[in-house]
Amino acid sequence: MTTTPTPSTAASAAPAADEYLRLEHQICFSLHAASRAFNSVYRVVLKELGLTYPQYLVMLVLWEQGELPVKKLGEHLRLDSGTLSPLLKRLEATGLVRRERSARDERSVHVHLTDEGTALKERALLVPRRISAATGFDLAEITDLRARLDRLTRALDAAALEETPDCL
Amino acid sequence: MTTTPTPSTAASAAPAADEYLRLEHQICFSLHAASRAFNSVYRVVLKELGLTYPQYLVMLVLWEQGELPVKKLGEHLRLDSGTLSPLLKRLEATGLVRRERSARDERSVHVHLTDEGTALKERALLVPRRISAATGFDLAEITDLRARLDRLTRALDAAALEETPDCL
DNA sequence: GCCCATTTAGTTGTGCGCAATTGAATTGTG
DNA sequence: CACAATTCAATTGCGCACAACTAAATGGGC
Repeated sequence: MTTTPTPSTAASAAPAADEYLRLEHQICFSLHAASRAFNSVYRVVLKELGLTYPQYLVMLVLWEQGELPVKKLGEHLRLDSGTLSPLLKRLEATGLVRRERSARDERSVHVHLTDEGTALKERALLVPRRISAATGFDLAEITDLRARLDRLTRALDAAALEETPDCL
Repeated sequence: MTTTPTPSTAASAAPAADEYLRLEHQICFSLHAASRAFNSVYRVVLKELGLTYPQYLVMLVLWEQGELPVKKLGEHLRLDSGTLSPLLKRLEATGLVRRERSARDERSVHVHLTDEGTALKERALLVPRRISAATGFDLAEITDLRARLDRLTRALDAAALEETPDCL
């Protein structure tokens, strides 16, 4: 499979290539679909909290870590300021967080929870079981799936760094 | 679980709940991150073809199925006209597809490949191995992961239908 | 034949996600 | 101290995802 040099040439008799495209469709699409399905369930559940899914992720980090600068927040979530700035502005508008320029380093903006944001955690504590129930997966399956996805993410990230040059 | 009426009260001694929130963070975030990492690699690879990732998915369906109406396309990809209409308009602008109102039923619009769109398949045949290589997963692992994700998607879809009412 | 519910695309508005750019603050170096 | 490189947040622009809505065409019941 990895050693076949020229599967090209014959456009009339190359079922293997089409098969790859089909398989390809399956894997990339499966992940894409699962992500959106997850998102969809979260949307319903989080609506009661007045949060979108990415906003919920930000709140999770803040509940766990307390106050922290936008930069650190972005590292936790793998998001840049282009995504976080408007998102945080919306969270601030709803009164859940406050942003303040650091006095020590005026480049950085520290994000911290308001009383209202802290209080929201109590209601959020019920979210995990509802999501967990919706998946129909038990703890072991979730843990296993998570490990695979994390490994996949690491591999893809590593590949992305070397992918840019030539090939194809 | 469903019968515990008041888990509230003690905010001082509830480590289990925080643990759930932490676990929660892990699973939802893992999927989210994996999806974006995948997307990121596809973006690099597909750039040479002049396609975005969702546009690539549309082309995959067209290469496999041939001409079909927007509605059917949406069923294959689980996308609605709100997403597909502008996307198809862009694909048409780049000359890869053409949209034509059906004569039989003027409500529906049939999407079919141009010669250029058909020709692009040849170049796309190399995409799967590059992606596959980037994952570092072998065929068995990918197949297994895909099966789990599909099962997860089905469960989440089913849950979404019954989720709306009360709970919490 | 006529009305009404349904089907089908398209449009609008909101919110990510990310590349590219801007601008201010800081740090390092001479 | 001065100047260049770096860091950090914000902004702009584009495309996707989805809810809500509009508008046109179809088909069934009467």
